[in-house]
Amino acid sequence: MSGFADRHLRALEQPVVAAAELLVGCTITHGETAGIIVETEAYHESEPACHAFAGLTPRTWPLFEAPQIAYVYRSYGIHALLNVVVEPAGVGAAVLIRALEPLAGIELMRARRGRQPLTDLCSGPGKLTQALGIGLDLDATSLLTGPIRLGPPPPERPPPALVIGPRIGITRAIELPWRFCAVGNRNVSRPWPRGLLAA
DNA sequence: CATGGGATTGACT
DNA sequence: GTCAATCCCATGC
Repeated sequence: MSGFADRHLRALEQPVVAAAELLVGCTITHGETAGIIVETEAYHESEPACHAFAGLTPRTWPLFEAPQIAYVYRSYGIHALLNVVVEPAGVGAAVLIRALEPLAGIELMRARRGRQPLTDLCSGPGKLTQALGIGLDLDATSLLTGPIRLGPPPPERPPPALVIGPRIGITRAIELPWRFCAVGNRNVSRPWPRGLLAA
């Protein structure tokens, strides 16, 4: 075993911030549809932006399970957001999957999204769950043996360089640089202005 | 039991 | 740039 073949498995064993970094480049598959993860964010029970900050509740209990399961919750009453639960059982932590590069089942994604442009199919946490057909019914299901599969990066697509920055759309703990994006990928939810990518 | 606030998106000015 | 849609649930009375 060499290279990044087991990158997705290693990610599940890491502290949440390292896991968020390692998951960029890995694949998510649901039915006929699949994509490469191009944007993630880390959430940990120790900081108030994380749902687990409130403790063990009927909504947050999957966050405290052992790694390798999904945490799917409803956002703004409308969208389903997909997270990868990590860290040992008893610790509430997860990686939010914020954007994918479409890889398979693109016509089905277009039908589900009601939009044609490739970069409008999975370029946001609510968009990608709609494109892949992931709903709240898949909350707490295994990402290794369940309907949603987390896989390694495709051999022809090694993991990309990352841009690191603050998380999006939150009001607390906004200072933490826990967002990881594939450099230059046009499927990220909020691209940077050109020039901000220097270095 | 009532209230309020989102880890968002799409439409519109 | 602004704003409504829409629902789960944490919080507080």
